Amino acid sequence: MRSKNETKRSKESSSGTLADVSLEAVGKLLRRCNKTGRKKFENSLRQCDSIGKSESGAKRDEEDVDSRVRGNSLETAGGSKDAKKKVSWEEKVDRESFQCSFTDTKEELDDADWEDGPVPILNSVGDHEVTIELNETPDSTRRKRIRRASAEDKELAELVHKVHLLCLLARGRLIDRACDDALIQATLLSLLPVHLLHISKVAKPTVKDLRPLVFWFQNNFRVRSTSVSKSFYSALTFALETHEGTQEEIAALSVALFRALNLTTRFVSILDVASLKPDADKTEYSSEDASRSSRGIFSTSTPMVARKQDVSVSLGKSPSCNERDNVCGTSQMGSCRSKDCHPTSNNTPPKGSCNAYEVNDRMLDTLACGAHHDISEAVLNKKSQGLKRRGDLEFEMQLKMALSATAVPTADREMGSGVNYLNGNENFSYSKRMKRIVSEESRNSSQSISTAVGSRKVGSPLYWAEVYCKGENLTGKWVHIDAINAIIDGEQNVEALAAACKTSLRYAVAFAGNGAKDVTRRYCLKWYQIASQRVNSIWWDAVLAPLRDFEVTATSGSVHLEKEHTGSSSGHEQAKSLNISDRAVIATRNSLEDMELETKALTEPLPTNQQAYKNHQLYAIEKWLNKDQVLHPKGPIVGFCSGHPVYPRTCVQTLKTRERWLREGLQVKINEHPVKELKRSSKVHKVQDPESDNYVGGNSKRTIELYGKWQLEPLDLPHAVNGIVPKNDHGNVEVWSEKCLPPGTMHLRLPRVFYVAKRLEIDYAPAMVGFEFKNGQSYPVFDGIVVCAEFGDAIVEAYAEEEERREAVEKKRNEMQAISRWYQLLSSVVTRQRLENLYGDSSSSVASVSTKSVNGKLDVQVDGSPNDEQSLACQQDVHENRPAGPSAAMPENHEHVFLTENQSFDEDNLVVTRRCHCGFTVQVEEL
DNA sequence: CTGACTGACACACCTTTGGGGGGC
DNA sequence: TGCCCCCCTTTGGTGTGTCAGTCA
Repeated sequence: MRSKNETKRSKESSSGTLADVSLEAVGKLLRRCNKTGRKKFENSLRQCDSIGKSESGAKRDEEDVDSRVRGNSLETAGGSKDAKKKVSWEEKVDRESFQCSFTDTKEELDDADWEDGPVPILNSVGDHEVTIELNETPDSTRRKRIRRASAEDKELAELVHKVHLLCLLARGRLIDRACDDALIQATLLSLLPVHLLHISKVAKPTVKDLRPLVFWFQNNFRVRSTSVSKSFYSALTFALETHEGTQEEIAALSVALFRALNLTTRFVSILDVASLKPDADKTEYSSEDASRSSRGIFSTSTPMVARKQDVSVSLGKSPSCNERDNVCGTSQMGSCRSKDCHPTSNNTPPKGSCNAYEVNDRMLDTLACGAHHDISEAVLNKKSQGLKRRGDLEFEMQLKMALSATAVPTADREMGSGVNYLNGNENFSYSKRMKRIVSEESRNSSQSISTAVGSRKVGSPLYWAEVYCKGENLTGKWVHIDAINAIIDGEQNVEALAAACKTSLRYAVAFAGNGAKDVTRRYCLKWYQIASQRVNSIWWDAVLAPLRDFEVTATSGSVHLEKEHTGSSSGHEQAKSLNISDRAVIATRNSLEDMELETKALTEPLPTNQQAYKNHQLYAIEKWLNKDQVLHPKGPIVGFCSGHPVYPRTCVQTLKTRERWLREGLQVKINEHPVKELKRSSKVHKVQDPESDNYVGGNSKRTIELYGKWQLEPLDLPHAVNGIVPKNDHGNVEVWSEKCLPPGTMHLRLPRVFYVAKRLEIDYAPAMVGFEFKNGQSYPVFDGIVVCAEFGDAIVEAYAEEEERREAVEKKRNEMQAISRWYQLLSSVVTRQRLENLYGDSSSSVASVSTKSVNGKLDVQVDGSPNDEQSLACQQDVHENRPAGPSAAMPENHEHVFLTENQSFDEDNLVVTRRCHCGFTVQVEEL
């Protein structure tokens, strides 16, 4: 259950890497999330308990509940029969309804109506275990309430989404930095055949130039299911050494190779973050193992930390249990280069190959490759016969779909174009591979491939490269290169492929030079589908803004590199030597890409379903407009959807009432009629017309009149004349903004300024700046005054004087108050001393000591600090505690003197004891 | 299977110009 | 006596977004 997974995660995340720190941070969030759920769960259980108690009297405490919630071993039998009953009851409940998924349990418990049906549980007799039948009845399904996500859930989901995004951004930068590593790049270059090195000298590389390189790469590097090291850099070097790595590592190697060849390259990653909507992920995986559902957000996406054990263990159970760790799915199917499949491959087997990963790889390769299709079929058949779980069936379909999505478009394009991309000495036959894939595809199709999308995110394209090909188009172009699957310039297929693998292409981010840029628009054809799944664009832009600068700088540096081909000079020197024309090129390149992405955004195809138009950024259907929206002008019609004309969103105008426009400093033109009239609510009727019996439909309006922007003109308020501020019916001025001020007046937002205006006998009006809604009523909120502009300076000047005077008075008052309080304090000190002398001492004789009330003068020094002694002379009745002997000798009007050397300080009680030589002591608490 | 439609639910927004009593 | 400040009490209707279910 949850706690076990958490423990496991915390154990794994002990290395302190960025990923681990991120994981931990997100873990906290999740714990907070689960805590909320747990509270409800506990409440539900308590309700449960109360039922149990009422019927059996079994005693349970909260710890019991906690122990159950934590999924620890169930409470063992107590000594009594009741206790035993309780255990069986719990076991049964655990089995029946609290199975596996904590969140599911919470849902069920929340939804259960505990009051309606008392569960006949604990009324059995004897030692027999009690069985609870929780059969679904038609009533229960009818009464089943759907728990909707609350605002808190949504906020939490958004928080998780943002944290996850930041983590993945950081991860992307980490990979990008590793791709710049000189050693890795040099190693890659050393592996590259000589004939492929020429590409670094091509001034304007094109897609055609890159093809041999990409296929050489794909032929020499294969995808493995899991990473072997926690450090990405070491994992990358290991992948380089073994020619095997995760999808992420292989993609990174391809980027490093392109960069080594002086190609301007970005590492692109789909940030497959946790959903912005609460419970969306849970729903998505509802059919999967419950253990997986509680694994946290990182399980749905790019693994931040390799989970070796998860893989090996999960594979034992099901070949599909680890979605992203077994990421080789499609990729390996697409590339399909296990040694069995490719005897001609020059892959070197990984060191220490006899391990879990090797087994995983082999299993998945076996599953994926046509050569072993029978085996996979047998495995799948066995599974479907044995378990018949929906998730397994879906996974089976998923594999097929992913395969088709990867293979077919590439095959079509490559075969259709008839380009022979291979050099003569390449012994790998791409067409053969494609044939095999296609043949497998046909076999699969015979098994009634359902288009139902599965629940597994296996094999989705998550990482690729973007190479800037100056030879493409006239101006150059960023070209998508998926070296893992040898897909070049296939940007239009990425979305479909990802969708087939249940990965939503919400964020595609390109990394370069330690920076990043959102390039989702390039790969997303249906923006309207993902727009609502993305985080607030203002926040996202703010996050990316500094990273974009880095990215621009990095890709601009490469411009110079391409131009000059000065391989010997360092990047830094090159950057320094950038001249103005280069910068122009850079600006053009960046702006061109921005334009390209913007154009894509503006040329989105029309959605085919009506609901998509509801919040579509570009198009609108009249039917789906809000009540305060109209089409103006009503045209042009850009298309039709289900018979409804589609208009550009720019035609949609928002209407407002006169009063609302007034707040924006606009007023409705004379003779303009309302565009739309809405019915007022009944409550407004009452407010406006409390004596409804007398209502004759006169001035009071039963409709809300709405006006459009085109019916407005700038506000024309009455001018201030002869120093008189024009006021409204309520005797004030509504100051919603500066535009609402009558001409010739000014707003003075100063506290108590009205007093000054009144004193100077200047006309003013309270400035009403808004309303406060309390007790079902709204009250105006005032802030400062509105006066004629000519009196502004005079008032401000007088106000300053007034404030000075007021502050002086205030200061004097404070001082007086301080003196008064000191007096009170010292009085109480003296009183306390007197009482202590009277009653405080332990010996009874003290009480009998004769005390003498004198009207003495007390000089008390109070230590603020040793150097700053404050003395106060207080006339005070003092009860002195005189020791029997010397006191008698003291004169009647003795004046106590407390010398510093005679005082002592009690550190525990912070009490200073001062002593007069006469024996009189006074205790003062240190403040 | 998809999309249109409907009902239910959660939540945000809108509403829009006090009055009495006590202290100073 | 007049002014100022605090406290009283704590809406509810409507629109919108979202989701699930049903039906064509």
